[in-house]
Amino acid sequence: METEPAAVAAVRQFNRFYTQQLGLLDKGHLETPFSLAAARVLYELAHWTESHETLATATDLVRELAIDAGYLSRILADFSRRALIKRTPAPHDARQSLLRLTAKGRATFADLDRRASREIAARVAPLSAARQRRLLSAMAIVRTEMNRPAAAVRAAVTLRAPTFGDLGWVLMRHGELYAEEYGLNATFEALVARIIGDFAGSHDERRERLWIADLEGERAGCVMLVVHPEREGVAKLRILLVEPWARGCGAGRLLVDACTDFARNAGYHTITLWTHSVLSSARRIYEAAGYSLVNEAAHRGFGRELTEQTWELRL
Amino acid sequence: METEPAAVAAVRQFNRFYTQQLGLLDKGHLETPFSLAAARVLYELAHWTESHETLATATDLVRELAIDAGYLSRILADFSRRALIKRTPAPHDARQSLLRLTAKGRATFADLDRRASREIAARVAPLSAARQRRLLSAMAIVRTEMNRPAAAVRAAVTLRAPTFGDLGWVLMRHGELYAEEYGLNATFEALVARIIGDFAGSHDERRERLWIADLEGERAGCVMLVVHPEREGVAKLRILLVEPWARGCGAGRLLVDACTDFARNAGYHTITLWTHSVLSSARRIYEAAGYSLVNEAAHRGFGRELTEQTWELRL
DNA sequence: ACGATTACTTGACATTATCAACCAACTGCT
DNA sequence: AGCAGTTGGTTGATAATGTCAAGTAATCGT
Repeated sequence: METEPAAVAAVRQFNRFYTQQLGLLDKGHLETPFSLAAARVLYELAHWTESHETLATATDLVRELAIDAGYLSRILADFSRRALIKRTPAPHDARQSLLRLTAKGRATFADLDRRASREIAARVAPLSAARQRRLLSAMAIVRTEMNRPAAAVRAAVTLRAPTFGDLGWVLMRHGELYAEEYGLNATFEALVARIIGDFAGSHDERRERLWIADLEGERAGCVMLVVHPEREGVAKLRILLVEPWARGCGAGRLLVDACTDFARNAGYHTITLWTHSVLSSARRIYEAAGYSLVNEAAHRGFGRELTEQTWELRL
Repeated sequence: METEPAAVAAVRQFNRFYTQQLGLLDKGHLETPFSLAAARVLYELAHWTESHETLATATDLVRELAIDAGYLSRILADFSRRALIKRTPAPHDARQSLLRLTAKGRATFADLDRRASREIAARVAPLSAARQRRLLSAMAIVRTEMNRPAAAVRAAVTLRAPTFGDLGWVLMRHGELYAEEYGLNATFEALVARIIGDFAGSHDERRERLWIADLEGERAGCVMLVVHPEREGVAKLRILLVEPWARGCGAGRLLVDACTDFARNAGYHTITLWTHSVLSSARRIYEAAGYSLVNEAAHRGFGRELTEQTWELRL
């Protein structure tokens, strides 16, 4: 994948910015007798059992915090001296000790935690609730994208019925994406707007549906199945879209299959769809789902020369 | 403003996450003879003239980087010894020196910079272009929201004509926002969908318009002005919306005024609008823009009991 | 049983950062 | 001009933080 130098610069700028933010916040640590490393160790100990069955050992912490073993040893010795932790010999390995916060340790952490929260709260409080939400969802995106691979995400796509805002989202992303990727003009967006408007106005839930693909709470794609206006027993698959960032997760396949299943149960004998040859990724999905190309022709519209295609699936 | 404890927790979690990210990246610094502080100083010196007319002084750097003056003094002495910077006495104040990178200093920084970029590039490269964009826009949001007050933003709202995706955005945000804030159901969204669909289908650009309010590149609100279907010379103001996070920036006022100006020039003699009493922030905008309430009645629709209102402005 | 590995500790040390004292230069005021 | 007070910068002393390598005891693998 090509990386924009501008993107790298922007990420670095963000890193500098956030370093500074964190630096300002860490002022808080200075009022406590804990170094940043010590505070992280304390945090880890306080939260260890939430995500692990066993108690933490020193090695666990070294691995988790990427901290020097010797340094950690001293930190733990200090904690021990101050009676914040208690070390009990590990049952199966006399070299290790299991680390457990004492009541005093928990209280100390709780205090530290409260200070940190107050600091953040003061920072976040001036923002309206809406801005807070905006901030949090942006942070969630940064985390998922910075967090190494997109591979683990693979299985997480689910389909759901549309809810508030989804109709608009479908229209928005069609408008943006087709302009950007294929250079289609506003007449395409207007077409989608009409489709959306018609669907919103009225549709028979037993015969017509819109699905939204959801990937970890974010809209990742959509498809609509509606009655063919002229052909009896035929359904039309329309406005299939998968977000570029969500491609390769099987969302397209899932959406098209949902249409097939639903159409079969609703008593249709055929699904037909109209598309353009430039949409090559969609083509692969249709082929994989068993559709066959029944017609192809030149089509002038949406601001450029296109080849329109009709695909059909017999159920 | 009420702060959600959950929001605080989420921000702190993000901070921990990003600390770790930055920690991993800073591994890069270990291969160079610069501490993080030294690297920041070097960066600041290399970029100083971009944003300032004069050369940097030590005090400037102390202020900018929130670093101890003594510590900085040593860092600069070290730089000087290694011939990375040259100090020239400040013309107007013999205590200060003006700091300037030497050619060697610039080369050293360029090398450091290249290393850092390579590191980030390696991190960002696995992401598709679309995911990179997603990441960058999320980072931009985090920055604007974390960056102290929203006050400086005040003047930055501008209006523009809709472009790709804007119609969908208008629909999406109406659907989401009115459900969330006022509990309106999907019939409201369907109404907006029809309005959008009609507008997209065809409209006379000389008499009908849609404006998008833009706040630093983000959609912050919208309004539409269309011909009244029954009353000659009357325009209808519709789907006025200001993002909650952008409220108080004058976007609403700007949008309504744009309608007034445009309507006047287009030869309308009256603007009318239909709204509901629950939308109290909109009410203030209409009042301020000179509209007067001409009719009020109970209205059953959108899934709850409402009081509908008609407002008019004579031009 | 025994060399290799692992878990942890310790000593020695380097680096990084902070604090306070200090000086020289400048500013504002009488 | 003279002086108090401030600013810009430096320096010494020292604390805090982090790193490296050697060392010990327990455990593992064969």
